[in-house]
Amino acid sequence: MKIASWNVNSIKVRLPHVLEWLRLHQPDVLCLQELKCETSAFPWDAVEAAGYHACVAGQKAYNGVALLSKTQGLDPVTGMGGVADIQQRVIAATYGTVRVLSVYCPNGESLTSEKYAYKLRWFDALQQELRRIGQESSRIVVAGDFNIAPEDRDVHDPQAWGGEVLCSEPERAAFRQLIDVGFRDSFRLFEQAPQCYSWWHYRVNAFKRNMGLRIDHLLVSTALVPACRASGIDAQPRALERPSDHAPVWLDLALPNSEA
DNA sequence: ATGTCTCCTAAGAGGAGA
Repeated sequence: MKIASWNVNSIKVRLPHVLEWLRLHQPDVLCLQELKCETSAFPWDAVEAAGYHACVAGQKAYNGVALLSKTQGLDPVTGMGGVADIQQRVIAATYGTVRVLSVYCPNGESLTSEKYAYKLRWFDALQQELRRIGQESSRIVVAGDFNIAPEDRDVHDPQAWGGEVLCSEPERAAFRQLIDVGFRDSFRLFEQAPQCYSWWHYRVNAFKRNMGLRIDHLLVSTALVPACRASGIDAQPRALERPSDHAPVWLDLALPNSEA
């Protein structure tokens, strides 16, 4: 069972890239973030023609998350239980025995911004949500754009980024608190090449110079760790014309998608 | 290096967000 995650920065603009990536890699589940379109404007027909079902939580202009899948997701839920948020940042559904969440965590803007305080509060809410879901299921994948580089080795220039938003210690502590609920960063379960990143700024030729951060992650609950077979980042789509600023990240689980 | 991309409003560019 292959699960992937990709912040597409507008599904309307990136639809050709997404369809091509589905065709090439045939993931069982693809978690999308930053759709930047209303649910009604989601390209349902094109996704269906590609052989995929979709659970979508969109909104006008910003945010928006989705789950594309070969089999229909069960028990879809939007948002975090009980927490009102007009920003569409979370959608969950069940595939086989695995509960999958697609999350678009707040960016934070800068350490002095009100958006940074919102980001930290939002991660508290996510932690509570994962504890709650963990009581219902032991097999969970949380996939998405976390907007946090967990460690210095996830940053091309740790000195330049030291203490900056996406790398600050309070954000890293929030990430570790998610891990402490009972998850692992699936990327780090396996040997990885150095300087693997999932996001590169559009400016300053950042991708060509590999000036990136690893801020997109697939967290797996501890019960799923033995099933993890491989993980990685596919930087190829970042080299296309009109790319998203993020690359897809993926995880291969030794589970048939049909397993009940 | 206030650089790049995508959205919005609103009828032009400029602001928000990343």
